[in-house]
Amino acid sequence: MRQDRNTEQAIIEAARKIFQEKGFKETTMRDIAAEANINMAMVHYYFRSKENLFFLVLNEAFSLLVEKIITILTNDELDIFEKIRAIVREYITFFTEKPYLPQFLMGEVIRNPERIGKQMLKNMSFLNVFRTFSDQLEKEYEKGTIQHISALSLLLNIISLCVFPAIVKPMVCGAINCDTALFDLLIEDRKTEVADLIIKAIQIKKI
Amino acid sequence: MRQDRNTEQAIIEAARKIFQEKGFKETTMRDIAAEANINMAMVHYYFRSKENLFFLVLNEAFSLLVEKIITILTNDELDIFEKIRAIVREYITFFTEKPYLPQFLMGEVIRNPERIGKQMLKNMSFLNVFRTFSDQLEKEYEKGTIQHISALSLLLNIISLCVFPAIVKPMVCGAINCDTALFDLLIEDRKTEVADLIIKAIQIKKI
DNA sequence: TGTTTAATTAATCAATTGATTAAATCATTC
DNA sequence: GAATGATTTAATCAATTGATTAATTAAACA
Repeated sequence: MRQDRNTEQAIIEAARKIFQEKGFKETTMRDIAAEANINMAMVHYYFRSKENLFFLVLNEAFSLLVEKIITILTNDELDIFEKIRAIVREYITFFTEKPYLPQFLMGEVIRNPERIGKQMLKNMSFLNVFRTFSDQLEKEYEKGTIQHISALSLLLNIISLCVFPAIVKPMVCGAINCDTALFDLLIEDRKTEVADLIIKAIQIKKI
Repeated sequence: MRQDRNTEQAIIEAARKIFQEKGFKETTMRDIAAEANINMAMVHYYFRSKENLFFLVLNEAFSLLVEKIITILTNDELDIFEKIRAIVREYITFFTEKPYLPQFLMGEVIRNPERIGKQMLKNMSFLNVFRTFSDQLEKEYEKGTIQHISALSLLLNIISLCVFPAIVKPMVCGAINCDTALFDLLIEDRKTEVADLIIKAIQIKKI
C-alpha cells in the first residue's frame, strides 16, 4: 500500500472533494483522511493545519475562475461584445460542468470576504486587467458604439447573471417543484440570452 | 435583573444578531447567551435546541424577503414594467439597509438548499404567485408589448442583479481597493439601472 | 404565610475535533 | 546489512460545544 501513489496528492484530491462539498467548518480532518484512505496524522504531516490545506484548495479553485476572465479580457482580438459573449459562455459552461464550485467559492466569499479580496489585490494582475478593460469601454463610448457604463458595473452584471443562478439552482428546483434537468435546459439557453441581454442594454445601434 | 424584560425576546434578538453575523456553524450557544446577558441553559430552556433557534431566525429573515416580492407580484394595479421597477427598488434598498441579510440567507441557501426550497414549496403561496406572474407575462407577450420570456428566467435575472452585488460587496471593495462608500454609490445608481437593463431587454417599443 | 410552579444558575457530561507525540515501519545509502 | 532519515500508525491531549441536571431563587396562588 505504502507509496503506491503519491500520498500528498491523494490528500489534496480528498481535501478538494470534501471541502468543496461541505465547506471549511463542516469538514473535519478525519473526513479528509478517510476519503484519502490514510491516517489522519498524515494530513498534518504534509500540510501543517486544516487552514493551510483549505486555502490550497480554495486558491486553486479561485485561480481557475480569475484566470478565465483575465484571459478573455486581455485578448486584444476581441471587441467588447465578443468579450461579453465569451465570458458568459465560459462561465456558465464551467459552472455546469463543476456544479459544486459556485457554492464552494461563494461560501468562502461569505465567510471571509476580505481575505479573498486582499489576495486578488496583490497576487493577481487583476487590477491592471480591470483598468485596461475600463479604457476599452471608454474608447467604445467615445466611438459611439456603447452607452456609458463603468467597468465595475458591467462586470458585476455579467458575473451576477452567470453565478447567482448556479448558486440557487438546488433551492429553486425545490421551491417551484422543477426537475433539475429542466433547470439545466434553462441554464443552457442563458449562455446566449444573458449576453444578449447585457449587450442590448449597452449597445448603440448605428442608423 | 430578573424578568425586567422578556428573556425569550432577549434570546431571539441575540440569536438574530449572532447568527446573522456568523452563520449557523460558527455561532455557539455560549455566544448567544453572552450577547443576551443570560445563562446558557436559558437558551435551551426556551428553545429546545440550537437548530430550533436558528430556523426561527432564518425563517423570519426569509419570510421578509418572500413577502416583499409576493406583495409586488400580486398587486393588480402594476403592469409588468412597474413590477420590475418595484422589485428592484425594494430589494436593493432593503439590502442596503440590512447589509448582513444577503450573506446570512445565501449562507444557508448554500449550506442546505433543499430545506429552504421545500419550505417555500409548502408554507408559502409562492407557487400560485409564480403562476399568476407567468400568465401576466404571457398576456403581455400576446399583446406584443414584450418579448417572450419565462417567469423563472426573468425573476432569476432580477434577483441575481439585486442580490449578488450585495453579497460580493466586501470582497470587491478589497479586490479593487475601492471604498465601501463608493461602492454604495454604485449600488444606489443600480436601483434604476438594473430595472432599465431588464426592461430594455424585454420591452418591444411601438412604432 | 406557606406551597406550588416557573425561571435561573452553576456545574458537568459526552461527543467532536484539530493537533501532537512516540513508537513502528519502510526506503535509501554507505 | 546496518544505519540513517523519511513515512506511517495508533494513541492521546486539550479545547470546544450542544445539551442536561440538580440545586437555587423568584413569582403566583391558596
